[in-house]
Amino acid sequence: MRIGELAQATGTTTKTLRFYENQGLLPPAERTPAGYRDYTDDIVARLDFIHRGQAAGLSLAQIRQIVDIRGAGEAPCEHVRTLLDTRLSDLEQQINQLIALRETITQLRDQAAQVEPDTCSADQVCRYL
Amino acid sequence: MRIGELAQATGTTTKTLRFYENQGLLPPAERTPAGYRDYTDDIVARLDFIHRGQAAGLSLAQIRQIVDIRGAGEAPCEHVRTLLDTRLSDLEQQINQLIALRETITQLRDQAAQVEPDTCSADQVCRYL
DNA sequence: CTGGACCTTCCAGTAGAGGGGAAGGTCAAG
DNA sequence: CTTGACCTTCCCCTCTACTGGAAGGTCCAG
Repeated sequence: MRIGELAQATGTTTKTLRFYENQGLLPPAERTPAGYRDYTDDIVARLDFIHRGQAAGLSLAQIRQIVDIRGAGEAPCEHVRTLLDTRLSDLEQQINQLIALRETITQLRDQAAQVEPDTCSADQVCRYL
Repeated sequence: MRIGELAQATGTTTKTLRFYENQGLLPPAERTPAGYRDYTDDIVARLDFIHRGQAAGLSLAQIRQIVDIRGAGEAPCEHVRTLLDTRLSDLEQQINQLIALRETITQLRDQAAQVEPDTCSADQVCRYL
C-alpha cells in the first residue's frame, strides 16, 4: 500500500502521514526498492488509534507517549487512564470557564442592547465592555 | 510614567506594552528627549479596556477593530454588539462540543476502570481508546 | 520516448500572543 | 567615574498540527 492509498483510506493526506512518521506516531515505513513507502494493512489500525486519541482531545504528543509505551512492549493502559482523567478534569474546568464567560458576555450584550450608542465616551473606548 | 511603571501598574510586561503599540492597540507613546516612552494616566483606561476585551474572549485583532473605530471618531458600540453576538454563538457551540467530548471521555474512562490491563492487545495499542 | 501521476526529501510558513536576548543608550546614586 | 537599573530597537523563538512548494526520482500508458 502506497502512501497516497493509505491517505485516502484513512481520510488524511500524504503530508500528514509523513509528518506523523517524523513525529514518531507511526513506525518508519518499509520501503520499495525505489524508496517509496510501502505500508501493510495494520497501519490502518494505528491511524485509527491516533484519530480516536485526537477525538478524545489528546495532543499528538500525548498520543505519542502512548504508542511509545506500547512500542516498548508494555501495556499503556495505566498511562491512558491517567491521561483521560487529567483530560477530564481539564475539560471540566474549561467548560466551567466558558460557561462563566458566556454569562459575562450575555450580560454585556444585554446592556449593549439598552444603552444609547451616543452616550459612549471616548476615554472608555466603549462602555459595553 | 515610564513603560516599566505602566507595566507594573497594569499587571503586564514592557514587552507586551511595546507589542500592543506595535499592533495598533495603543497609540504611539510620547517620548522624552532621550527617546523613552512617556505615558499619561489615561493609557491605563485603554489597557483596562484591552484586558476587558480579552476577558470577554475577544482576540487582539477584534479589540483593535474596536479601538480603530473609536480612533476614527465614531462610536464602536454597534460593532461591539455584533462582536459580542458572534462571540456568544461561537461560545455556545464551543461549550456544546466540549460537553459532548466530556461525555465521550467519561465513558472511555469508565471502561478503562473495568477492563483488565493485560487484556490489551498490541495491535490496538490500547483498547481504552 | 514522453506525459502525467505519483513518490522522495528538505525548507519555510501559518495563526496568536507574546517571550528571549543582544547591542547599545540614559539616568541617578555613590 | 563607575555601577546598576532602566530604557531603546532588532531579530529570532515558542507552541501545535499541519500545509505549501521546490527540485528531483519512479512508474505506467500510449
